[in-house]
Order: sequence, then C-alpha cells, then structure tokens
Amino acid sequence: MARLPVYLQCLESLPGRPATVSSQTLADIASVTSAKVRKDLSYLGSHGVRGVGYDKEQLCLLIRKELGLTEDWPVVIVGAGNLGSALANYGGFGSSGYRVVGVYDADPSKIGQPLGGLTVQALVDIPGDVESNGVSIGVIATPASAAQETADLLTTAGVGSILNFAPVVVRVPSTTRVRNVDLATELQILSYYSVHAR
Amino acid sequence: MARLPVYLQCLESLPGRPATVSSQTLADIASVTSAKVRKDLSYLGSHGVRGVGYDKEQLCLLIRKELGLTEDWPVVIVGAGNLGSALANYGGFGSSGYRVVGVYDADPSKIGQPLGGLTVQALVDIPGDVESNGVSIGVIATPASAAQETADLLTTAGVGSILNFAPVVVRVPSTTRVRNVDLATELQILSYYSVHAR
DNA sequence: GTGAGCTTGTGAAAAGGATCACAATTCCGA
DNA sequence: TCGGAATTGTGATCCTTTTCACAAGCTCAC
Repeated sequence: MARLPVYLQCLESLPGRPATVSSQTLADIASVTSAKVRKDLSYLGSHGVRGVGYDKEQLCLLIRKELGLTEDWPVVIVGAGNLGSALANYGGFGSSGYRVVGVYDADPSKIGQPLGGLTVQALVDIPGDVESNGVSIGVIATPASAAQETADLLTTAGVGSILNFAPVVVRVPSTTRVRNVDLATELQILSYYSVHAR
Repeated sequence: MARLPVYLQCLESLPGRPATVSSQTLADIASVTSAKVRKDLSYLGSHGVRGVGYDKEQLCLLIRKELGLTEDWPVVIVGAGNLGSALANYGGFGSSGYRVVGVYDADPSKIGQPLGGLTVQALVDIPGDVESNGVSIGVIATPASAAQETADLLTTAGVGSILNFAPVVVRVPSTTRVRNVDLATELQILSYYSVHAR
C-alpha cells in the first residue's frame, strides 16, 4: 500500500510518550479514516491491542520491515544539477537504508567536483558501480532531453527500479519499475482541483 | 483524473504529423489501456472521430482547458536551497501558465541573491506579494523543520494550494489543498515493490 | 470482581475504477 | 457506390478499495 510510508512518517513525528497510538489518532494526522488505518495495519498482521491501540515502536518496525527498510538500498543519482544536488544532500537517507553510492553527470566540468560527500563521476562509471555495489535503484535528475538515454543506461546496467524526475515518460523493459515525479504534473493536478473546486 | 497531465505530456512529445492520434497509440505511449484512454477522454465530452482518432491539437486544448492551463497561475517558492533553485530554474513553467513570481528564504545571506531571473526575498514579503499577484499556489522547498510554519505563513497569506516537498505531513485548514512530493516516500514505494516482486 | 469506556479486527455492504465487448461511425480503395 | 478496415463511445461486468457497523477484547476505577 502507498499509505504505509505516510503512516511511518506520522509515527516518527509523534512524541515518545505515550507509547501507544490509536487508529483514530493516526488517521487524523495522516488525513485518512480510522477504518482505513485499521484495515491497512491488519494486513500486516494483527498487532494492535483492543481498548489500547498500537505500540508505536513495534508498529514502526513492522512497517519498516514491510517496506523493506531493514535492507540496504544503494542508490545512484544521474544528473548533478540543482535537482541532483538537492537529492544528493537530502538528509532523509541515512536513517532509512537508502544510501547514495554515486552521482554522475555528462558535463565534463562537473566531473570530479565534490557533492554531498561524494565526487561527481562520468556516466561511463555507472555500469561498474552498479554491479559492484549491487545497486537496484536509480534516480534520473537530468534534463528531459537526456532522460530516455539515462533510463536505457540504468536498465542496461542492471538497475531494477527508477525514480524519474524528468518531465517525460520514459520507456523501459516491463520488468523495470518506474515512478515519475514531475513538478508540472503536480501543479496541474493542483490547478485542476482549484478549477473544479468543491 | 490524475492521468490527464500524462496524456498531455505524451501528446506534446508526439510529432506534428499526422494530425490525429488513436486511443491505442496514446495508450501505448502512456502505458495504460486504450479503453481507459477512451473513457477518460469521453469524460471531457466526445470529440474523437470514429475510424480516425482524436485531433491532437484539439485534444491538447481540451485537456489544457480541463486542467485550467488556460488561466494564469502565479506561484511562489519558499526556500532557496538546492531544491528551491532547481524549481525556480525549472523550464516547464513558461508554456503552461505557471509563473514563478517570488522566491523566499529565511537565511539573510541568501536574500538579495539572483535566482532564476528573480531575486530571493525575505519571508515577510510573502503576504504582500501573494495578495498583489493573486497567487494561489505555494511551493514548500524548505527543510522539514521549517515546513509547518511555512505552510501556516502561506495559508495565512491566502494561498489556496500547496505543493510540499518537505518530508513531513503539514497541517492546513480543510479548505487548502496540499500535495506532498517526498523522495523518501517514493523510494519506499519502489523498494516495497522490489521486496514484493511479482 | 464488575461495569463502564475505549479500541481493535473484520464481515458485509457500498462505491469507485478498470476491463470487456460490440454497435455505430468514418475513411478509403476499387 | 460498396465493402472492408479502423476506431470511437458506452453499456455491462468484474474487481478492488472504501466505508459501515458491531462483536470481541483490554484497562481502569471503584
């Protein structure tokens, strides 16, 4: 379920005490209904206590496990522009098992520059790094014009999941998972709702 | 529907000739089924021609209108770090009615610096700019710690829609629309599918 | 120990999407 | 002009998700 990350985020924003949280409380914070929360969590196995709620710590662990956050997920970022820099410096990685192992760019003037504790490398370094680090997630932070070839490069190198920030639909083999994050799309959805205001 | 922006993107990536496109073709590019495309487009009113397809230009216009892209949408960006810079320099704005009218930061050393054709301003300038420009969309590109107060600032200033890039769930009045874009969440969804691979 | 007050887990009903399948319509070549 | 190929629009069906409702279970105060 796509809601698990939200629950996890909410749980982590909660104070340590009390040690339990009710589905209603969690639902309020996450802006969903309590029934939805309970159904979602029951899908992970029933670990709540009736009359009390869910143990926050235990629940965090459970969601983490379900999301695969107990494993190590090395990540490569292609594109060292503003967006790539923002991603490379993003703090939320360390605690979650995601670890940026390489940042790459086609621009020779950027190669060799330090960025977020790493050094920007050339695109030709991707296949080797992917293999030696067992990288399964690649992030496309390039301009739209380079997105498709970057996607090809990543899939050929053996990356199984791609997070695409470029505003184009990239074509990949059916075995590769892609998620698109596009500013224009998000803005369009916002303005759509503004126009069709309820 | 959240698929309209994708269709629009696909249509714009298509060459000028031929002037029409079939639901099947569009579906292939957008990675959905042709029935879905037809249902979605019929919701906009029936403007396809049987045996031929949809007129691309007319369809673009129709989707644009539905998404409200024929109107002007001034946008403010709060946070002039790497992410804010990436957004301010993002090219996809001009053609779409979205227009960045202000970039703001709390850091005095950043205020006054040029950024994407604008000048970084102080947070106190937000309410005035929002009102004088009729801004209805605000983008939060601050660190997580400043996200909530930024959201408060924006809603108080009269912004009706917020695009939040900070990895926290912000609380806003129920009349305000929020969309969250969070790298950690996206990565978690990707790794979830990797763990539960089909 | 008992009753009152919460809260979970879950079956059943409702709602919402997605898919199927095909009649209706158009184009085009002969 | 006619027949066949292509393509839309949409009713019917299926499947997934959401919501509802409530019995079952836990805690606490007295």
